[in-house]
Amino acid sequence: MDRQVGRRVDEMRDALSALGVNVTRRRAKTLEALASTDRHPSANEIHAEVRRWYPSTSLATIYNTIELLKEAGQILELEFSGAANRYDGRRPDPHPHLVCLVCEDIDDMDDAGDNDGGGGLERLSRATGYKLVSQRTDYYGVCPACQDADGGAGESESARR
Amino acid sequence: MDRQVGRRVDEMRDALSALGVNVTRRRAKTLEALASTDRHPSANEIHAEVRRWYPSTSLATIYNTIELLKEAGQILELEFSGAANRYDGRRPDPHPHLVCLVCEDIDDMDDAGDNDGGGGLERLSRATGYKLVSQRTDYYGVCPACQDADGGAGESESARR
DNA sequence: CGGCGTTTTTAGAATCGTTCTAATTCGTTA
DNA sequence: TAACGAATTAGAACGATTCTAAAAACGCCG
Repeated sequence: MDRQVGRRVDEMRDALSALGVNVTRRRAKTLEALASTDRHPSANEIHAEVRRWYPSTSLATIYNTIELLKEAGQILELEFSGAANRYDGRRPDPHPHLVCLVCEDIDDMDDAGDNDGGGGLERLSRATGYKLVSQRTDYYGVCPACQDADGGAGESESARR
Repeated sequence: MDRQVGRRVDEMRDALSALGVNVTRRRAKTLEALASTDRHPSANEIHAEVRRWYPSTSLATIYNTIELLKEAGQILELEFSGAANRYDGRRPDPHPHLVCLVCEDIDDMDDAGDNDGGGGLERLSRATGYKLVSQRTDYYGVCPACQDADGGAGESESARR
């Protein structure tokens, strides 16, 4: 577990402790699974990872931990209706994503500055009358890898939406 | 059915015809239900509306029509995982929305210019390597009405997310 | 009008991600 | 070790959406 990941896990751990819940071994592994990838895993994928260490872990425990992380503001949930939700445990603040419609990979989009992170919501709250607390921006398309695979023999399966 | 609505229904109707499908009476009512509100109805709500005229209409027919409209590029689908998807039949091009976390109302956000409508996707495609085709921007918060109701006796039910 | 192939519609089953429930296990503290 | 609260489990329940097979409606041609 590299330095970056360790630091992020500690942040999450502290935030959970502040909530008054125990950071059990399963929960710690869940944090680690979240902090150590930029693939924006689904609950199932996190489950699979945690199971490698604690095989009896139930999916409900993963959802439970995700819920706690949401309460602690330590995870970003990307909702989809036709497919599983995806999670970003590295950058819990709203930021734009690139979603591949073919392979369903999700990339963070490097945004110049923080795409509305702070001041924007305040300003828009005044402008709209809403009391805004969060934001979501996604871009949908075909990722470079799937563009390359395209037309070739070995097209990938998966994906609709 | 006022002028605006009629025109929009005709657009949708033409787009469906161009697809080679018949615009049956149920489908026409579905178009009308979509064109005549800015409330971003769910499939269920559209169903309820169409049923007022054709009581035997099944929910599957609504989804079927929505699917055709998607193929025709004539409807904007807002996906949610913990709640029903919502539809915008008035402005099928991507544009930002304001989502109330309390009452689940959705408002169009008037954006100065078209929030990335055309050139933006092209530019971002070049910048990211993705072949981008669509985009989504939502803002989450509490709408003015729910702010007013807040603290008073008559708080509304509903809503999580 | 009558028949015929195609399209649309229907009711209900199936699917799948997520949430709930009740029972069990775990960890601590006494 | 006993007892308590927190965490976890397996499986049921839920809800939105999709699928399926059968029935109905439609369009067209004679």
